Amino acid sequence: MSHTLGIRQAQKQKTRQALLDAALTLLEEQSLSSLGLREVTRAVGVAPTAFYRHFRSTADLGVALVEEALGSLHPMIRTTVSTAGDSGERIARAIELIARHVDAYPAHVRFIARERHGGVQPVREAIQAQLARFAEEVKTELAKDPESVGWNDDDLLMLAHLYVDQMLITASLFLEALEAPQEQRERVTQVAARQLRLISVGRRHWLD
Amino acid sequence: MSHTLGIRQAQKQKTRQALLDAALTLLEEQSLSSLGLREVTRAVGVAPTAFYRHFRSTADLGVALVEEALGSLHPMIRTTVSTAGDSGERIARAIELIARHVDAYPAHVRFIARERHGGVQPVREAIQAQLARFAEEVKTELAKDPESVGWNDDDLLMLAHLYVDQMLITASLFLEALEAPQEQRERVTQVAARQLRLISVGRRHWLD
DNA sequence: CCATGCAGTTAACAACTGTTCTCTGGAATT
DNA sequence: AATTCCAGAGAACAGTTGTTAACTGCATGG
Repeated sequence: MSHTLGIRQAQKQKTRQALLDAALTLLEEQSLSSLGLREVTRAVGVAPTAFYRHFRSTADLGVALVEEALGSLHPMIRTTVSTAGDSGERIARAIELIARHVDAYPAHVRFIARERHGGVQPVREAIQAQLARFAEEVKTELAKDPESVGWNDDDLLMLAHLYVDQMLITASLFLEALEAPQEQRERVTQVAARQLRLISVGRRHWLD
Repeated sequence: MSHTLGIRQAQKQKTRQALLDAALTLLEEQSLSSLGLREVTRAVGVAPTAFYRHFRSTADLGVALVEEALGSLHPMIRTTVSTAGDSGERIARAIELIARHVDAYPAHVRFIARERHGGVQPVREAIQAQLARFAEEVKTELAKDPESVGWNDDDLLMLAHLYVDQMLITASLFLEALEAPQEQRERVTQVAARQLRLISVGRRHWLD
């Protein structure tokens, strides 16, 4: 199925990925709107002008980073929401999954949290679009749940948004606790669990 | 009580405020980490070197902006949480208050949302500190509520954080809808109201 | 096998940055 | 009235930025 790329295109994608990786590293300590194209090419070890072969601007690169950071996350979210088990187990599993993801891709998570409200419009819009997709997907998974009988579409969507936002908040807290002692990480876990539990209690009694 | 400042100190504070105002305007379309000190002084019409008379760096100015944006907000929050009335009324009033605040100080709100996870550490820390204060204050107000009997401190604090985060999310949504048609603003209002309602339902049945 | 295409290079540009040092005019202090 | 103080100005610094143009070498398709 996958057509093997020629030597040429392979090299190109390799430098492109190197640019993305270098940018992501640089963005751990600054915002996209202050990221210079020369800074990125210097980190890769390539001429400044080579940048233009891959991206029109750093904003363009930012949009590509959004795709890289969130694009592959959709299946994971779907399965997380729709896993079976009682409420407590599901909450624990979801939080565990977020914690693992932050551990595995801290720079990606930081980038999304930072640029969601950041100074570069196209990137903001790309993130909003992906998060809206997440909310829609969570909503369709929630709809399948027996607890959702009697719920109208608007309420399901608002609950989905609540979950998505809560997910991001939790991820951001784990990020801050990345280099902190294990104790603080567990505090984050427990607070997040209780917040999700409160939301699920509200959900259970919504139709009273 | 208030000692009238000399001509000298008055002029100084005036330029200082002009710098803060100019910076806030410039920050509507970029992040703090890309804000140049020359950019700010140029906008005010003052020599670049004058900047150093007031701030050590743009990061320092950012911290001052956090104080300006959030420092005066504490009394407002306290009274909002502790106002009487049934749950529905209180929710409506809180959201109305957020909407008015975003209308009155959009640049401040944008700045906080943007720099909360932004690329400048001291500013991030200043914001986190203020938000932690908010959470503590909300917690003590919640504790006075008759609905909170039987709640332990940890649970009250996690609920307070939930409210504070929800407040920021709502403010950010109003911000995006600032120049949008009235219809979208009302959608934001309704979604926010339902989310707060779900949380308060969860709160009511928490001890089951 | 040869001509084309194109990723990456080199060099140069005007404009911009933060920071230093020196200076000045007028308010504040004595 | 004489002196000190200090917010802001001015000029200069080395270094940075994005963008342009013309180039080189090598993989590619005819």
